[in-house]
Amino acid sequence: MPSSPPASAAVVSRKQPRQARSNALLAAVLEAAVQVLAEQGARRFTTARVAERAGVSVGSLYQYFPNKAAILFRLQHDEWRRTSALLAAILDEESADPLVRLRRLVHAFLASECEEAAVRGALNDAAPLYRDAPEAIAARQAAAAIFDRFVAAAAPSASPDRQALAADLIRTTLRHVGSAYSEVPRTPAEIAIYADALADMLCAYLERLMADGPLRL
Amino acid sequence: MPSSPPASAAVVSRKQPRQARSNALLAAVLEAAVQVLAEQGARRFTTARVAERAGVSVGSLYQYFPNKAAILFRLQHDEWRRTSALLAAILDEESADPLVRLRRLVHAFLASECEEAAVRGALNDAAPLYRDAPEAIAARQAAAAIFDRFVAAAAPSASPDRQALAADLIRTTLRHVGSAYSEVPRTPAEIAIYADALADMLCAYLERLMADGPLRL
Amino acid sequence: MPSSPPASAAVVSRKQPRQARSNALLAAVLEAAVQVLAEQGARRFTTARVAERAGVSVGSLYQYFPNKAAILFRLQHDEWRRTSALLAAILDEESADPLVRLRRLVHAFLASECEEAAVRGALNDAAPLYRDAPEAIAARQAAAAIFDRFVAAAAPSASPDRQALAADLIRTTLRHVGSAYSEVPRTPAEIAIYADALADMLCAYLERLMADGPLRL
Amino acid sequence: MPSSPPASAAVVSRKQPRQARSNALLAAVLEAAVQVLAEQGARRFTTARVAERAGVSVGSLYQYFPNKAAILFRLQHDEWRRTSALLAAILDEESADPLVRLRRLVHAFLASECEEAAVRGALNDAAPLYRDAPEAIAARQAAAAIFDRFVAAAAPSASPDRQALAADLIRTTLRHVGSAYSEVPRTPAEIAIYADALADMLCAYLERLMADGPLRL
DNA sequence: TATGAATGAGGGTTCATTCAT
DNA sequence: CATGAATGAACCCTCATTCAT
Repeated sequence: MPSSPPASAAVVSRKQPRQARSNALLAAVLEAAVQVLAEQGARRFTTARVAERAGVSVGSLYQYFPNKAAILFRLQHDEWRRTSALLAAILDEESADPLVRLRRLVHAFLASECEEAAVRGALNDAAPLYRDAPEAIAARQAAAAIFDRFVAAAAPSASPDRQALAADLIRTTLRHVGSAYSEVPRTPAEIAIYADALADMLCAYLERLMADGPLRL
Repeated sequence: MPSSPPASAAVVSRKQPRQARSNALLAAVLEAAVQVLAEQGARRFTTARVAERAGVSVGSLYQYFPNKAAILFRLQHDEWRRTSALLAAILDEESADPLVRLRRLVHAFLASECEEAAVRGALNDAAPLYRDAPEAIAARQAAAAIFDRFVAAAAPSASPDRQALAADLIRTTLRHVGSAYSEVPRTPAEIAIYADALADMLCAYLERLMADGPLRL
Repeated sequence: MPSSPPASAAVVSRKQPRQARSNALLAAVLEAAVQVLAEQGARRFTTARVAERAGVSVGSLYQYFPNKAAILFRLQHDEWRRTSALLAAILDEESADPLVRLRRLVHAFLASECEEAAVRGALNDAAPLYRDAPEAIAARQAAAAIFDRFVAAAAPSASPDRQALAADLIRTTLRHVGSAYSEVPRTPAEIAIYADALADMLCAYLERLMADGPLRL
Repeated sequence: MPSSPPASAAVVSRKQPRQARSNALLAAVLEAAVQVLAEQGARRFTTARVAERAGVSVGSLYQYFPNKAAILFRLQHDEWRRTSALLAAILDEESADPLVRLRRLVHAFLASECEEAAVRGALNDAAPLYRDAPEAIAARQAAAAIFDRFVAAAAPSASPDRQALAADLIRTTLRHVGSAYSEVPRTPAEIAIYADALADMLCAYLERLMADGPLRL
């Protein structure tokens, strides 16, 4: 019998479909979910609508996702995977100057945030549904590790505590300022200007950390 | 959340109660709303629940608020008023050094965000319901003006464009990083440490703006 | 009647059920709707009551009808279909004298109106809910066409304008006088007497139209 | 305690206000009721809205009308009084030929129906609320008497039964065809044409009654 | 006498989820 | 495996009427 989820229901996929058909179905559902989210918003994101758009029955949908939140989480998760790859690719490129890498990162990240802003916005609105799932927390920690590495390497003289704090702050700022910025449609030129300002801020902070490293705290 | 409001419904209060009784009722409703939000979260925030908690009938509730979103907006608005007062009090105090003022602000703001974090979080989750109301937009613009003034005074040599950009960035960062930070309960000591780091970042940025003002861009 | 529909909502069925079970459900809903309407009147005709009487959940009801008005419209529409068939069968029978046909029609129509008078009355009361739906308008036009044909054939010498006007008037009179007459229970004998009087009136009018056709207007 | 009326509640005014103030209030309420009905329709006709529009409290409104239906009934009643006066003035004018009087009546009646069509339509929609009140029935009987007199005088040779039947039919036709016709806005020219057709029909019927009077039935 | 705040049952509609087919 | 009809609790909101002030 129906009604809302018990708030802490599992949010992971029910199975790893090994067959081609299943994969196609899963892809169709995710694709449909993105479309529904982008076109109708979080409030009109319903399992029935997703299933219909995917050309699939609700029943099938529930074979691959234990509940509605799981679909949203999966979307977010894929999104995070792509973003993590982006972050790692730029921040781990040890041949370039850390400040240059950070600036590059900001530009790339902001541009990426502003693509598909509609879906991201709707995902944010739906965040309460999946935010506290253990998988979501794990995903955030993985992203955090990349920043930890980067800051530790860029400002080796700072204490580990300060490094961690700075990494957290930079990551948090990037994530939330980026998300807020992409709520409104932006042109590439606008994005570049804003990214430069944001990079200015983060670089100024990182430079200071590199400079006075061992002295303070 | 079924049965959505017509999306663009008014969100302002229905009447200005002139009688003591009415004021009491209104206060009871707002108080109840805060409690329901904090204890049950945005998804379980229903007009019926608020009315019951307030010891009032739904009908009465609807005499003071045209719809559910209006209650949330009112909560958020009161919140913004308090925060704006805080911002203005600190940033406009011209006798102190801008960097000192900014650092103070960060500390005060973060502390304030972490109080009643539960309500704030739930309000954020409910934001889609009131976010686009004209009153909400106006409130945000008022807050923006305070930062504009501060940055313009602190870095007068920067071009107006850069001033505006920096003000926006500082405000956005404060708001969203603060909001994200307060999602989890924090001790005053933790808050102070985080606030110092955030202030370091914002101050480093402001210093740079003060320094290279007229040259760049 | 609180919580009105958005005034221009669709009023057609949601799906054409292809399965036996679905047909049974739909029939049960319509049957229940008739009973609720007849026994409780238009004001107490609620989706919940219909669903309960049909032994079905409200949700199921809403799978077949997009809103309450659609149920009423469907009832009315079925009714119109039956009536149109009746009209066409009698009026199009070209072997009989037009005046005879018209008199027969009046008798048949009045008798039919007086059956299930309770439902018809309630449907009339509920008319504001579906009256302006495009489907309702189309149905009325279809009925109008039958009268147009009949009058044109019976009084070919009258100008097309007069023919159309007379057809409209005859149809309108039949419809509304019949509807008013059936508001109160009547015996077959009473009906026959009233039908004769009404037929006298309509026939007198039609005869005059046949007689002075091309001369006037 | 609230909720709908017990369906058979009294529908007459609570008192005959003898003071000027009361009369003014009553007039204001009725005037407001007309406006609300015309502007917002039957479904949005609420006591609160009427009171507000009248610049009066709901409480006061309920001092003069026992319930909502009573307001509507009063409106309808006033309407009927005006219409009855019109009918009597025309039909009782014994110097003119009955057929001429009847034709005049149709024109006058249709024109009057088409004025304030909005209010009349809304009143019709609201008819279930007051239709069965004893006062409403009495009012209809008074109107009926006028037609009875007219037909009896015009076709004295017809049997009393036929006279009564014809009077009823003419009155019913006039009333319901007129009401249906006025549902849509019409120009004076259109009204005149339709009135002529309707008068043709009624006169043809009356002439026949006058002619074959004593013979039939 | 006038007021209008308060009531709360009732209304229409949605949607996550299940399970017989 | 897939389907999609069925469920029904829950939601937001309205409004006729009362009664303390």
